[in-house]
Amino acid sequence: MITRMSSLFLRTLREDPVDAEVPSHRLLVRAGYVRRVAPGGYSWLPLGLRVLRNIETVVREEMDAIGGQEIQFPALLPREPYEATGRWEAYGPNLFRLKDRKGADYLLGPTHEELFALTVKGEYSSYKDYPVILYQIQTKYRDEARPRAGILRGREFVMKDSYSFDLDDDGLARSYRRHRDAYVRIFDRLGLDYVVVAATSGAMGGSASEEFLAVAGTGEDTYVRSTESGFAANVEAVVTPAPPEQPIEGKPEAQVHHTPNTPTIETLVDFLNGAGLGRTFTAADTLKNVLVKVREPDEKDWRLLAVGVPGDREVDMKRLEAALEPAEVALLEEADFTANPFLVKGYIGPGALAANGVRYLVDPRIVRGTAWVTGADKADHHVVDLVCGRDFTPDGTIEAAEVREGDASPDGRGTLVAARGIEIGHIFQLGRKYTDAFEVDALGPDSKPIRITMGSYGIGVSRLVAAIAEQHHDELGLVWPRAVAPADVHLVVAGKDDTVTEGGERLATQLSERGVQVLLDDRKASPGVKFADAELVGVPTIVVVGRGLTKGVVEVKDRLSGERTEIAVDEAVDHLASLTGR
RNA sequence: CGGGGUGUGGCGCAGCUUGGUAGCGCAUUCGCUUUGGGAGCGAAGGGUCGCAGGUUCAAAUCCUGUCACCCCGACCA
Repeated sequence: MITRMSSLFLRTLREDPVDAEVPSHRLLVRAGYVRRVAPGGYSWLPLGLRVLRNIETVVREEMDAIGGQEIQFPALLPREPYEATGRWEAYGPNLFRLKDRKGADYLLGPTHEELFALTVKGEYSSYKDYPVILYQIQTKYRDEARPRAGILRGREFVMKDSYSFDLDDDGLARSYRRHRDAYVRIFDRLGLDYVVVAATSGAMGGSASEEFLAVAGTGEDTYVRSTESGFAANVEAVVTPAPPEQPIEGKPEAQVHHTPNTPTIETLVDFLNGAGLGRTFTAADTLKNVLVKVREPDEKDWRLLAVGVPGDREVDMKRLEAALEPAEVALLEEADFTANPFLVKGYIGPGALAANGVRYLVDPRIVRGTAWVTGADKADHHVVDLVCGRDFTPDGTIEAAEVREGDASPDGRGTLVAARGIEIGHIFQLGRKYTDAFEVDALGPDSKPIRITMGSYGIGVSRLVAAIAEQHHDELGLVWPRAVAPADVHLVVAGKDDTVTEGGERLATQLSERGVQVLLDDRKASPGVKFADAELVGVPTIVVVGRGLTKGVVEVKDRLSGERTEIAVDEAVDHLASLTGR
């Protein structure tokens, strides 16, 4: 196929769009792949749509290869199924809700677990029908609080979501494994540099879950990996290794000290070290108690929760929220302190919490037998040597403390380093949350019903266009991997005389006949403009037909390396066909 | 929702402090020249200055209100 730039619906921009920050956004707009039409909403112009379709093709091929069957649901969905699973409420303001003319509630699908579960229930009823994998490539809608970075995070996006239905946990594990393997093949074929990390399951519910993150400094997700082992996890999913418990016998008595003007950990540590207690304290010896309020999805009232972390660490709100999911979490306001006078700001200790029935969860490092400096529940007083298991007993542990580079890896091998990534895929072993809601059963060989277990697996297809662009570009423009490029070769006709234009046309035709997709720059523009556009557009192979033609050669330039080679015109077709794998 | 910023031809911006003819670059159209790195000369078209109200002889400019968008943080493919 030949695409002529003289008639292609494409306009490149010489300057960067002012509102684009990240490279993918800047270049996709500049190179004429996408245009913004609304906050978080982009139209796909011809070149962009080709890249999107190429990615879809890779995804389809690999999904079909694991036995997935493609179907498609509407994006416009009725309320009832989501009401049944509680997600009409649980999804919160991120759900696009609308009413039809009769006032009936609808939503624009953010993800389709309910519909898949209902559809399988409607069609299948015997154990002989299972397992089954269904998927769709569909436009999804989420009313993001703040769309950003172009198509990296929109309110409308294309997602591949697939769902596995199995009779038992082993089957689910197999389906999960097949998806995981398929995802590895997909992202490898797309030329991505990515990591697979342990993840939390978030709003979907369910247990085992891993995320695929494209490595990119502009990514929104922070993950850590071990310097020694293969361990990698989203910070939200890092499990803190607990130190061994210590004997309580022989620990000094807890003592309350008057500690004036010590509202912060830093001032407290300084004071203690100047108080002549015969030892030195660090922030890690203190126990910081942070108060938050928590509201369960189907409750109206907020409940207090105290979180205890070592004083040298901040509470990471993202980790805290992930740990309490699906409940909402908020910091206390002044009014909350007024309503609960036993909370002495800056001096909150386990004593008052226990006395007033406040749920108290602590970092896993706070184990039985460890001694802490913490608030004594009255202003300007702290207690030293408060021993866990003797002087206070938390209600449990929670992963809320920040994860830092240099922390020990949870698997005991090496320390953690942090990096950023773009979430491009997420796989879950959902279990029976949705099949329970809809009573999706198969009749077993003993005529008894078997509750089906589900897996859910997503790929951000449109986001992949941006993720690939983030990893494959340079200062001149985009540099697409061959599997997704909008054409196989970009043929620049550099010159206006008839031999050159005819030579370009002839080569384009011959290439096209060999199945090579050609983007032919047959415009009347000057060579400089054409070269610059070719580099911006990012087709991996650029062919220049120009002055060399009188010597019987054309120039073949590799977009990635910049390397140029002269090829005899007669051999150009064979050379390019093999180069592009056609 | 909190913080910061911007609304002026298709795109990028100046003009606003100190009210008085709406301007520049790119793009577009026509003519001539030019053709291996975003060409030159000449000519031309195109803007309710986000919206509403107010002040004034006169408002892009001053005042009030309002809307929208972008960027940074809290949410997620």
